[in-house]
This record gives sequence, structure tokens and C-alpha cells, in this order.
Amino acid sequence: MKIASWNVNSVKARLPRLIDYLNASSVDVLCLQELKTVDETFPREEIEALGYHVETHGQKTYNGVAILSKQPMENVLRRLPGDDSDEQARYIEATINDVRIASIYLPNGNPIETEKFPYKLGWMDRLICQAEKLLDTETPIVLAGDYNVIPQDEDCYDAKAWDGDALTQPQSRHRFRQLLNMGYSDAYRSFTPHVNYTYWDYQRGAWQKDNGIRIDHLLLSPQAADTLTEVGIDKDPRGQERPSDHTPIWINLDI
DNA sequence: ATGACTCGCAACGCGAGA
Repeated sequence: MKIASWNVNSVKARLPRLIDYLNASSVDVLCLQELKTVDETFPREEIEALGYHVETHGQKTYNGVAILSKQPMENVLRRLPGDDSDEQARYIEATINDVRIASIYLPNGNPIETEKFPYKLGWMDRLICQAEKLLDTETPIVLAGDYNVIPQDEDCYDAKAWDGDALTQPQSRHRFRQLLNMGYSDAYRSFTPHVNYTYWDYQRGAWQKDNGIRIDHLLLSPQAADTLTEVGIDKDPRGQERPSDHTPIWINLDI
């Protein structure tokens, strides 16, 4: 079962790239983030025509997440529990082939002196609560998405350049480690000793200079991690015409 | 050339992204 995660930075602007990727990658499940559109205008027909079921949680202009799956989805949850006043569409969860899969668009949190940073930290605390509840089921769980956290300095081309940024703050990194310490594993690091990046800024020739950061992650419960056979980052979409600034990351589970 | 962004929006510059 091949599961991928991709922040597409507008699903409508990226539709040609998305169709290319679905055709080329043969993923069973694709978790999308930053749709930047509402459910009514999500390009559902184009994706269903490729043989995928589609579950979305969209929002006008900002955010928005979705799960695409060759197999049907059950028990879809469209918000992160813990704050009924939170209107931002950043979380969707569904069961596919007895695997519970979440598509996560964690808040960026910049600038850190504004209310955006405590919103990020509060959102991470709610994610930790949800991750604990899911872990209690002792089943395969995949928490996939754009975490907007650079876990360690080595996950960044130049840690000094990101000093003071919400993505590298100790409070952000601590909460990411809490997810690991409760029993989830970072799929990429469990198989790959060297670092590759998943995001390169549009500006300053970051892609050409490989000035990237690793912020898109797939976290696995022990029952999912036991079945992990492969992990990779598909860099091709980042080098194509009119790309997203993120590129897909994927795993293969022997399920 | 010591550098160059890309989305959505009842835009015509701005907010947001990371």
C-alpha cells in the first residue's frame, strides 16, 4: 500500500502536476494540503476519472486538505478535535483498508511574536491529544502532511538562516518530539540515514542551489511501522513547469 | 548580476506562505 503526502499550494493551479503525479506514481493514497479552494470547486471529476475516491475539507483562499484513495474511505473526520471555534480547514482523517490515515496541514506560526505562533502550538497540543487517542486503538495509523516543523538542524540547508523562525523554535520541535516519544516513528528517518528535503522556496534560486528544508512528514504507529518496506521523496514534481514549492513524500506498507 | 516567487482575490496591490 503506497501512501504519499503533498502540499500542492493550490489544487486548481496545480491540477496538471497533480494528474501527472497520480499517473506516474501509482500511489494508492495521496494526502493533499493547501487546496486553497472550497469543496464545491475542488477538481473532483478530473481525479475520480483516474480511479480515485475523493474526500475533501476545503476553505476559501487558504488552507484546505484532502485524501485521494483508490479504495473507498470510511468514517471520515473533517476537523481536529479540541477547539470548536477553530474555522481553519487543516485536518481530515479516514480509514482505508483498515489503516487510519490523516492529512495534516499544521499552522506555519510566523511571525512568532504574533498570535499565529501560540495558535500553532495550541494546534500541535490538540494534534498530540488526537494522536494519543488513535494510538490507543493499537492499529496501523499514518499521520501524513505538512507539519511546518524542521525537526533538527540537519533537516535544513542552513540552520542559522532559520533562527527565530516558527519552524525551528524549541516549542515547535518539542511538540514534534512528543509525537515521536509517545510511539510514532518518522518514516523517513527510520529508513534513510541521510537527509533530503521536501520544500524549496520559490525565491533566491533555492531549488537550483538545493537550499531546502524537510517539513513534510509521515508519522507511523508501531502497527504501521512494522509493515514499512520503502520510503522516498519524489523530487521530479518540484523541477517541473509551474511547480508547488513542496514535493511529494511517500511510503510503502506491506498491507 | 553580488539577483529574479507564487498563490487567490468582485485584485489592479496586498496578505500569506515558510
